[in-house]
Amino acid sequence: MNSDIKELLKKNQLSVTASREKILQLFLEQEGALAHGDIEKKAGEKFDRVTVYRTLQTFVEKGIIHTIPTSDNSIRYALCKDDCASGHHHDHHVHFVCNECNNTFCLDDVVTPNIKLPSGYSQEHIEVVVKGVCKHCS
Amino acid sequence: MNSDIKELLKKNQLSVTASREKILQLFLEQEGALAHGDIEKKAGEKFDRVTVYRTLQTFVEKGIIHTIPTSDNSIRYALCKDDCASGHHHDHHVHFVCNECNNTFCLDDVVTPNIKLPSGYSQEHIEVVVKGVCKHCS
DNA sequence: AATTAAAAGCAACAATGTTGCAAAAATCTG
DNA sequence: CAGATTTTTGCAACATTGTTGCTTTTAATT
Repeated sequence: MNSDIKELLKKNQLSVTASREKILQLFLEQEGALAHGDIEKKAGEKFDRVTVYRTLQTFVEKGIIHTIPTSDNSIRYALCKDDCASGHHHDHHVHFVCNECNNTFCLDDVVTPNIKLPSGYSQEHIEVVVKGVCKHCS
Repeated sequence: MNSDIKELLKKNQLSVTASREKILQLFLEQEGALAHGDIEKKAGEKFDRVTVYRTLQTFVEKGIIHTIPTSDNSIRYALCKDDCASGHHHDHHVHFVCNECNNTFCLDDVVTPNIKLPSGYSQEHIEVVVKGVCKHCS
């Protein structure tokens, strides 16, 4: 499974480094999404803050992770499914934020609905975030 | 129209102060949504940063404005329609972010769709943010 | 106009995010 | 595998953003 991580990095033309392995591992062993702060904490004192910022940025660019918008100024990141090509991220699934445990989950099976926009507006991407109580907390 | 602003403040049991009037006015004369930074800039050097923070917080609590989630750590705020009671904000409309002018708009006529969640999940609130090109830029 | 209650401003601080550069590590090549 | 090259990391310094306590000022109340 450690080799899975290496493979994933190589597949994206990224050199295999300790910090990238560690951060990817955090995402893999975590069901929900992670904010930058979570990653710093979970990674312990091992990595510089700057490294975490740059690693997340790189992962987003490569389409390994994607961002989830929030209303509290703490962007969440979650693993992308394999069909995300470099630069061209397309997650058509709904995100769920639990008001109890405050975790964010990707509901991979729930597809974002079609929205009929007023004339003049063109749609390129759609984000749906549902808030409520998750299955673990209910 | 200046008295409209005063009325709105009084209706929400808020004392009428220069900063609240000014910030409310900014929202009224602006079609799109505003981030905290926008407000600081537009208000000039007139108000302390802390005052802006506290005013926005108060307005959200009173249901005068609502937040719009973003993926860039800069929450946007927009005026609520009159049916938002104190504490109980319910905007069932879709938000639109333009990739050209980078403005955020409330599409008041576009209602958020129903989402069928997996069993175990309960829905309390739903946010839909569409990205694309707005009518002014297309 | 005086009293009371609320808000603004200030200062100091904490947290978060950014940039340039030198050191270290990973990849490449013979 | 060892050396050259490229990439990434860590550090330092800084910029921006957000928070808290307290005093002064302003608005509402009587």
